[in-house]
Amino acid sequence: MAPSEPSSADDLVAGLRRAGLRVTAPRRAVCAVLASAGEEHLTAADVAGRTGAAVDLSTVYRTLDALEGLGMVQHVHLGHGAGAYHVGPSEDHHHLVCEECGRTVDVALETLQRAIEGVTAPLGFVPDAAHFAIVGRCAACAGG
Amino acid sequence: MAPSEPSSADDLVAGLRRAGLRVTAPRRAVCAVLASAGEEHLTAADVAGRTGAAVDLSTVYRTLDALEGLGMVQHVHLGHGAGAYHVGPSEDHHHLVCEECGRTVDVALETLQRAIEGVTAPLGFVPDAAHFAIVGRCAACAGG
DNA sequence: CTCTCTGCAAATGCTTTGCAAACTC
DNA sequence: GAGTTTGCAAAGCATTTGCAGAGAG
Repeated sequence: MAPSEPSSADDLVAGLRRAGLRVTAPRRAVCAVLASAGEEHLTAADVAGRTGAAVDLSTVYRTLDALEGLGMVQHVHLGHGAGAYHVGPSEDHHHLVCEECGRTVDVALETLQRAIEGVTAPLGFVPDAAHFAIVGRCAACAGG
Repeated sequence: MAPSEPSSADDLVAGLRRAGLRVTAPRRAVCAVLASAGEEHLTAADVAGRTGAAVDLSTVYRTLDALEGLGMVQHVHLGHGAGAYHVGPSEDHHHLVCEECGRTVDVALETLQRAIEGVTAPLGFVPDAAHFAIVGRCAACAGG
């Protein structure tokens, strides 16, 4: 399946507008940064930085929060550092986070999803795929 | 299935001693709390609280860190809140953490393990089972 | 007695919040 | 013009660290 294209800046902006939220310069900037980052994981500070420091960090958090509420952005907490945000609808892809280099790889996978549900369903547990990360060591750090 | 018994307070203390670390009253207290919590996930503050506030938070962190270094305690970061610590060696069981009530259920599962490896192996990624948690909503919170 | 550990307090890093001014619709 | 947003600054958590005194071996 062709993974649905990550939302473009315009899509994000349109989403804000559709939700009745106002489209302001700072929000446009944040949307542009997110869209250009693709699937890359950015911290709030990264986003703020890429807007050319034109947007206050608190505003970035508020905007990210709004977008997340619309389901157009996801955020995860990996290890100790700051939370990571990235565009994308609630797709079925999971994050593999390297404990050593901190790099993140994501995999779109049904098998895993099905296996997880096979475990959680009997327990009545509803897994949140978006918030799901597998920690370990990536090829580079593990292999040597 | 009888999951291998979590370490007892004595085991933890013995571990410290074996590592050449000193066995002090605060450390004993932390070990006792961890042992009595079983597989429950505790934040550093929880641990401090259960010692009867007899142990300073910074000391709790230092002790937890020491025990983690010995591989007798694991810690994970779930969602936004504080990190969660719990006793236990690197077993092959995973944690289902409820975002709403914070309760944790653990499942010892091969299917899941195999599915995960099926995904990560091709990428050369080495998953760390102990650090692995599935976030979602438990039956009580999801079902209503 | 020597060296580690503890408690206190201050510092740090990430995120949130109060509020008046700026801006969107 | 009405009501949402912004930026600034300060507050709020979780966690770490410096240091002198207390305690373990």
